[in-house]
Amino acid sequence: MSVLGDLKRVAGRPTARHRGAARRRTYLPAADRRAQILDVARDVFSQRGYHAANIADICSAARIGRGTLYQYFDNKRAVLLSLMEDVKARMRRVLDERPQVEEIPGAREAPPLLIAAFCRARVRALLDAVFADEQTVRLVLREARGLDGGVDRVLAAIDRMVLKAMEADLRAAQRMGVLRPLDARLVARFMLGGVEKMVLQAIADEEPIDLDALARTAVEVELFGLLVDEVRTKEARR
Amino acid sequence: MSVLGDLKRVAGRPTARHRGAARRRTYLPAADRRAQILDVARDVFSQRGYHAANIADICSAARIGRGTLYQYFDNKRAVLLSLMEDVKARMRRVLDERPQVEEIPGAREAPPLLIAAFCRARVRALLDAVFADEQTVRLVLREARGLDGGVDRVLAAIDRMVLKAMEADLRAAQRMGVLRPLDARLVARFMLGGVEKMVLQAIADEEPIDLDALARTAVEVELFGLLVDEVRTKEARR
DNA sequence: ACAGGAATTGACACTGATGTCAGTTCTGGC
DNA sequence: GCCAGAACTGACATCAGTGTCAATTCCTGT
Repeated sequence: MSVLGDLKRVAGRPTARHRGAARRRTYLPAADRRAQILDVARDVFSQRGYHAANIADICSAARIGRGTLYQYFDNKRAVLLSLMEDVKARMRRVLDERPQVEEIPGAREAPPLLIAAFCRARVRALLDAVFADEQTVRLVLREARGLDGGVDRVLAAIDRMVLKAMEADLRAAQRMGVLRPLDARLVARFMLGGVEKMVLQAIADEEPIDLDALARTAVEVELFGLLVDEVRTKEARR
Repeated sequence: MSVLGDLKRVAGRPTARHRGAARRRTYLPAADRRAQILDVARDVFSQRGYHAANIADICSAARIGRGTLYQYFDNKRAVLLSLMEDVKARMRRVLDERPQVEEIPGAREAPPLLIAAFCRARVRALLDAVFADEQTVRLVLREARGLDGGVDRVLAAIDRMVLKAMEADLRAAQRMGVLRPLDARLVARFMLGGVEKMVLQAIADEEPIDLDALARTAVEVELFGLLVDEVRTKEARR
């Protein structure tokens, strides 16, 4: 059996030397090929979904043999992981570059509308960073949960990173007496989850995504709440 | 080949008639067996995760042969689907039984604190319904996204069901002049996503879940916003 | 006690995807 | 023009999980 197998193997390998009309090979420097594969994989994943897509899909879309992909990535997970690391890096950059809460122009004398504008801008910055690569976002938000190995962990790391930043901002604003002293950790989660769901549901319902309306509504609720002013002041609060 | 296969098949089937110490069969009426399988599957899924768990895992945990499971379910997806349909039914019941917004005692003369209490109760009711079967919740929230076939659709259906109810409530309250006329659809998504994330992150970080604190914080933000009152009234809004 | 039906089983065949690798083709430097 | 090595390839072996089914065991009614 093994002998037979070996014989067939040695004999039969590259028989199809001069096949008619087979695709011609193309050669790329390693770095370029790697980048190309990532590009294509992004498309394939976001179209068919990570689970449904397999290595062969990516390779045929990239017009390369399956063996080629394995030269650059260990397996499908590694490809996804690489995509997600990019997202993470982009998020980190946005978070690192964000203006500190303490530097808000009028500090604690600022009128509410100015504060709202500041918050809107911040939410927009994050959303823009995320949507710079919309396909990966869809992927990440929709189905990259509950996967084996590192994928889950990178996802969780991104979440924690963003939450930590939001929490810090909230606490800073609380110290400045601008925001009420609610549990910053819970509130951060609430806010992030809210925005996430707005995006997600729009994607699910295949609506166009109006990032502006989204940021506006979120900030409006977060800062001012839903109650109309008359009802709100009907009786002393706190 | 096929002849040989058939021979081996006929000859070799139930050879191990009297094996030593093999597990004894147990017999159950169909309905009971089905229920038992669902019970066990719930555990297995929520422990190993849906992706990682396979049919064999469920069967060995249920102490039945793999063939048995196939008498009751077509495949792994069908098992999960059945679990999720249960969740959906439970959610529907809670939503259908919820008191209408119009019936809130003092109607639009109610003071804000009463309204807040009403909202908290509503959020708690939903959360309680969900957490009546915590294991499935974890499963659903964590990784049942982006699966093939009907799973995705049931998930989406649950989401849409809850969102629709929340949206209706919001609009009713807006008509009564209690809540500000923000985009009800967006706000509903924001609120649901916020609560979802609070739960999810707590699960991810393996914190104990304080449903009360969670509902309280969420409602506080939703209704009254984060701004402290002095800042809020610093300059006329709208 | 026996027949017939219900419940259970695990060996088998199958499938689809995976990762490997010997061999082929190109490219760039000399 | 030629060589070294980089890039590419697809046939192969393998594997894990799936679904099937003939055979077995139990249960129930007569």
